[in-house]
Amino acid sequence: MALEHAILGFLDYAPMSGYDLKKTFDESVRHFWTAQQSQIYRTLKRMQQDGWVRIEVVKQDDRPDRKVYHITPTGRQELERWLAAPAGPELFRSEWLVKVFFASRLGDSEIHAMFRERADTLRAKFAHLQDATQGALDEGAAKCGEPRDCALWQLTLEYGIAYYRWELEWMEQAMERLARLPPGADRAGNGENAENGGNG
Amino acid sequence: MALEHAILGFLDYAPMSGYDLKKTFDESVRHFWTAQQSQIYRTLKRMQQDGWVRIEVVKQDDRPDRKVYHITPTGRQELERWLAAPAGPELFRSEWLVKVFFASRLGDSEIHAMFRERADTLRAKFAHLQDATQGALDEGAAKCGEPRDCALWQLTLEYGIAYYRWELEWMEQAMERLARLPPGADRAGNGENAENGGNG
DNA sequence: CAGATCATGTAACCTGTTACATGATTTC
DNA sequence: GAAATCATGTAACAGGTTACATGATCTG
Repeated sequence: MALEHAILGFLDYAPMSGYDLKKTFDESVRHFWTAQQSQIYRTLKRMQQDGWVRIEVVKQDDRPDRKVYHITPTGRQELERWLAAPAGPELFRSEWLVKVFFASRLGDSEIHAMFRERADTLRAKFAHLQDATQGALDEGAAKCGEPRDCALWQLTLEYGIAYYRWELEWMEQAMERLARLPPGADRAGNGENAENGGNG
Repeated sequence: MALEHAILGFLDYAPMSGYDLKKTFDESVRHFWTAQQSQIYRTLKRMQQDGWVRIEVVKQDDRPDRKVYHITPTGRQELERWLAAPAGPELFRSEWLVKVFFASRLGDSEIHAMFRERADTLRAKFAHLQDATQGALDEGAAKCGEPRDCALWQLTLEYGIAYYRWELEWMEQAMERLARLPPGADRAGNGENAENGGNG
């Protein structure tokens, strides 16, 4: 499981609260690893029990106290062990592709709409990555100033950017091919395909 | 949730047992939607309670009885409703990218090994998709013979193939860039980076 | 005065994974 | 004789999502 190790990685740069961690996740690795706030708190609890982190309570007068988590030597050791171990399989799940797979009973116009909607979503995510995430990484880089870190952060960001660029290109190609999609045979309860010539 | 709808989609082509469904998933949509055997049985149970499928028990002398699941009119209606609705967000999680993000404390040689290992994994998955999945889809196409279905199945397969092709290209580019990775500053407990020039 | 931000979490639920249980037949 | 295939599942656990709970300050 990578969540606890990603947390170790971030805490190794700087001690943080659970709240800070959530923001950090969303600003840096969101496009390949997400974490819910509740998940982060639950995991920090376990990590503290395992001795990977220790808590420093920082009192504040006006706001609720902060619990600042620090990585421990044991935690740092675990981070290094994990880094050197082979990575687990990646997870990809696309409801959109499942719909494309079973889309034959839809009419051509509906299928086209499906693709256009998907392209819009991709463009929005692409823009967010280029603007928000790039901005946040630049800020982080300016603060920490370690060129080796920056280069690797930038590499994972560019993976995302290149991915969306590729997928948008693929969408265009696919939509051209859709124009030559064979018409469907009649199915009970679906008059949608009549416009495409029917089966006859 | 797409699992129950993917099941509806498959049962709409032909009635099947839970065991058959698992094989069908693995041979066709595995690269964008996986399902465990136990998950399929659990979901079929719920779908039967909801009236989306009905069970036909087929007795066999030599082997255990088969439970063949048929889609019901209610199920077919639900399938159509789902198909026309907008798709939920896709899910992507890559432990490998998390490791790249935090890899700066590793030495250059270890980082290179990480990339080479990843490329090997990608090549293996790519080969499986081209051979096994393409073979299974061709068989399915030969059996059902609906060109509209085939064209869409093929499209989702080619998405996978194009994806791996893109990712392997990206890996090559990234490895070239890695050759110019800035050296790391010394960190406590890690002598690994000394070979790269240290922080003078 | 409403909504965002800061800051903590818990509870319930759903999904996904792994292991276990059974037992016959077919293949190496 | 061992392992794979056919065929059904259950149980326990891990991981991820959503909703709820609290309460201050800051911004529009």
